[in-house]
Amino acid sequence: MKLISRTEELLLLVVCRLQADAYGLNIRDEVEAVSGKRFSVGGVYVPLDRLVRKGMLKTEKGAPTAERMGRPRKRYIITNQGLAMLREARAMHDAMWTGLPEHIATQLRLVG
Amino acid sequence: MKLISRTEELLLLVVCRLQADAYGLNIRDEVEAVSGKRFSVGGVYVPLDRLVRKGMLKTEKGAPTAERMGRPRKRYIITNQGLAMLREARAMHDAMWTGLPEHIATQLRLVG
DNA sequence: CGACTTTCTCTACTTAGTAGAAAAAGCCAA
DNA sequence: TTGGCTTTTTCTACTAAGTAGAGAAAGTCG
Repeated sequence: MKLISRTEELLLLVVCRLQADAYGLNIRDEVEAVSGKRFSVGGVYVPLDRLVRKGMLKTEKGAPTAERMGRPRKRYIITNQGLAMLREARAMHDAMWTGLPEHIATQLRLVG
Repeated sequence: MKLISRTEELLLLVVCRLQADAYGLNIRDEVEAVSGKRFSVGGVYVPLDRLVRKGMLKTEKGAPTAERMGRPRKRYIITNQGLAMLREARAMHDAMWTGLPEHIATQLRLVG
């Protein structure tokens, strides 16, 4: 069994979350908003493109109707394989976290 | 924000789970039982010792009373810092997975 | 002591994560 | 149409993490 990395899981979820707005720099900002994790400007594209190479994401050119300055955006879209991988990651998480000894579970309870 | 890797999270949780039996090869087997992930014989020790270096785990010599053959065991024990890191990992996971668009959430629902 | 058992250490290799500089691709003004 | 400004992506060199397997260590038992 090969597990997806946490960075990859996070990116996949953020792409889902942003839907039509899921392009590089926006993903970078949303990742930070959701998790506090920061990427450098170009830094997001490395794992993002790895996910494309692995078939978890696909890309499409940004909407041509946009009247914006600057280089056109590249939109990332999750594939069925990506969704499947997320389901698997979640199942793994659940398996890891269930059945812990009671006194440990107590200590792990989230404190407000 | 620096996120713990999934491998490290898994190992930390398995150490918790095994309590007094948390030594290398046993951890390796339990990891496989819980997650399906396989390490090579010596393979577990690399991330395990990294966790020690980072202060998330500590070790102690296996119980001296044991009447077993072979090299003595090295028991791994989670530290308070390790527990804190697990709480953080869990909080991050929850943040990542909440607030997804409804149609995505539907597709991510675990199927039996 | 020597053979056997069990567990750990070492290390070379592959893959993933990170940062920042530079290139691309568009708009707008002159 | 050229040059400058803006926005976004690409490139690449570096550090950290994951993986496999051979071999060393430290015991027991005859």
